[in-house]
Amino acid sequence: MSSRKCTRSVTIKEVASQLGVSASTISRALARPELLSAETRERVLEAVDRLGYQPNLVARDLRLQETRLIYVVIPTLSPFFLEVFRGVERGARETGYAALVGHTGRNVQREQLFLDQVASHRGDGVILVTSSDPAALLARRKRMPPVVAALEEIEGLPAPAVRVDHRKGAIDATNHLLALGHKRVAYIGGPEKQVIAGHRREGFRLAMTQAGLDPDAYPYLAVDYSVELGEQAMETLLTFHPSPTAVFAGNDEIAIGAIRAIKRVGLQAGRDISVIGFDDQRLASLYEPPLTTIRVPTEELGYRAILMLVDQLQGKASGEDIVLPTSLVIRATTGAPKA
Amino acid sequence: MSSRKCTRSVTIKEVASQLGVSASTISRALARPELLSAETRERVLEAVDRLGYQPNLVARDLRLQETRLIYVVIPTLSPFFLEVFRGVERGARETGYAALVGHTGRNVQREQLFLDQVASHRGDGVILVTSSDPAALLARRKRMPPVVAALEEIEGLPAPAVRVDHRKGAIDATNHLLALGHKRVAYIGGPEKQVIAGHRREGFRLAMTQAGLDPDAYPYLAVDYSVELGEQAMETLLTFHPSPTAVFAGNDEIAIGAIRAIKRVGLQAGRDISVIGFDDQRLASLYEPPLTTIRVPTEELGYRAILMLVDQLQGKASGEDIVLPTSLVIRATTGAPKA
DNA sequence: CCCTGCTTTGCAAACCTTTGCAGACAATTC
DNA sequence: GAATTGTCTGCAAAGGTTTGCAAAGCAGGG
Repeated sequence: MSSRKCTRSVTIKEVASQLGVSASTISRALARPELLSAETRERVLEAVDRLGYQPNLVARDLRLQETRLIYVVIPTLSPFFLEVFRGVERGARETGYAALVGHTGRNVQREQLFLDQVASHRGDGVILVTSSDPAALLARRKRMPPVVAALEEIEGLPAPAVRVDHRKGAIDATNHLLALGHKRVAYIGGPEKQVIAGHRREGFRLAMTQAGLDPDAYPYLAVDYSVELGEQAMETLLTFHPSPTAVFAGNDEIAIGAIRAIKRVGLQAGRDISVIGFDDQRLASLYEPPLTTIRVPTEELGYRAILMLVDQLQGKASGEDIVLPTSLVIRATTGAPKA
Repeated sequence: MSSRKCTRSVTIKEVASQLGVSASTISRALARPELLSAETRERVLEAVDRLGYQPNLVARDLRLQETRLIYVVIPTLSPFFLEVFRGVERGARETGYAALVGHTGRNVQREQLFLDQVASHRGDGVILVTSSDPAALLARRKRMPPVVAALEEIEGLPAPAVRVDHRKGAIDATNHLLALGHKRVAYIGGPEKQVIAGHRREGFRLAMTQAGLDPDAYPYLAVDYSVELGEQAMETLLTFHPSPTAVFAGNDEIAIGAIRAIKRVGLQAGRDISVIGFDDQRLASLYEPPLTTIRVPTEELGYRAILMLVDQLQGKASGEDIVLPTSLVIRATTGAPKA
């Protein structure tokens, strides 16, 4: 197993002394080859190849004060955020950066950890996809690395955002249900403290009030974004008399949970009770029945976020937020209420 | 917007000169506080806090030749790999490392990119979750960073693996179908060149042959791991006469695609045609009907992988592969063939 | 033959830490 | 009072690059 052992990597000095030139020459052969005579260049490149020399990136980072590395910090490893990341990656490739994912599990300490990493120059910038606790993020922090918020602005954080108008999306969703003729509409929301969840709820309340309906006819159930919890919440709602004829769920996973609960009591989503989700995750179109939802342009969100971050890194930041449009995707889980 | 500007971060020297002590003292106050007198320690820590000093990690990495950072390289940002990553993260936390995700999209160049990053000391080690092209990975490479393979050993790579026995899992799956009485069984496989897909297919063929059945009664359809492609493959199989009474799919997503195709022609999975998947992804239990499948202990896989990697980094590598067991999870999509 | 300017290369500083070694000083012991 | 021990702090080197500046070598023009 001796081949398994990791040989110490060869340094620029070793290559240099092998050839009897200085380290600068090696460095230039790789970075600015046009500065060298054709002959030296040849010799150096040959030796580099032969010895398998790879510059020590840590040393280079230290010297150049730049890594061309972007951290993408996400709360959950869910398909939803992966879509966002896909967009980031595309933009990163185009601009010569590499992107790495940091996962926080909605834990502020871990969020801090990744910000620290970048503040300490292990990366050039951060794309922060929702913060669980913006206040805590800012509190103990003297120096802020370059940050762009994706999906939602982060309150109090002096960072530009690429986001969607969650409030408007929620209004559209609610209006869709109202237009179908529903009067008894309930909302199952995302985690109570989350900014996004807040905005979505606001939209719901606004649309209901505007239509002359009471947004608080049913209790406000705030659950985490999961199928299981959505299912439980819907069970609760079904115990009411009269029970709602339509439900607006804080995201697609909650919506699917709700549909499961509806199925379990022998009813059918879309016919007996309408359900609308949010995000248009992959799951939404795959599910049976396919879910009516509000589409969020996740991939685009990530793409625009990294472009904005790179602009900022290169000093041409506009500082303006970008707001992308959401759209209503009507599938099979919404319909007119039963007479 | 002046607050948005990124102030240059404060260095150890600046703190030192502020206090009229040497840089060493600052460094020690943070790393080995017991070496300092109580008074100096106090003063230093106060100043560190006041100035918001954070050590430059790049400089430290260079000095210590260690980052305590692990790269987890995965081919696809699918929920499946995220499960693996979850395990890695748990192990990382326990051992004082941090884990970052690198995503390759099955692109060998990007795989190289991340290996290079670690070979160049931006990370201490790599957990490689399947490689699309192991040969290419080794070809131009003089120095290999510490690597542990997860999910499947990587052919030719001198790295230990934490894996499952895909062949045995496939045998179990096939035998389950055979035990139910099926004779006309088809296999829809994963990407042709993938090692894992190969092993699973092998298992299928072995079990069929052992039962005296022809594994090639239906053509071998190799498709990428996606619902859409699984659906297409199943459509093809349904054109055969007689068509198969049971299908073993290379993974859960393909299986769900197959079920969709079955539904579309008015049949019911489990009653008319049996379908079994592989992996036991979250989707499998959530789907309607819930999917019979082979469970792969994904989270555990990641957990054991990082522990093994950390052992290796600390020089107590055993070099032995770890093989975790798979198990058959019977849900609703398999049953006896119709008379 | 000298001066100028160009090409090619090397020197050395800088990036920011950490740590072995040694020095300074105080306290203890004989 | 001298020697010894121990505690605390500073000096300087090392880690591997990149790059501004300067020097060397050479050609060409006067």
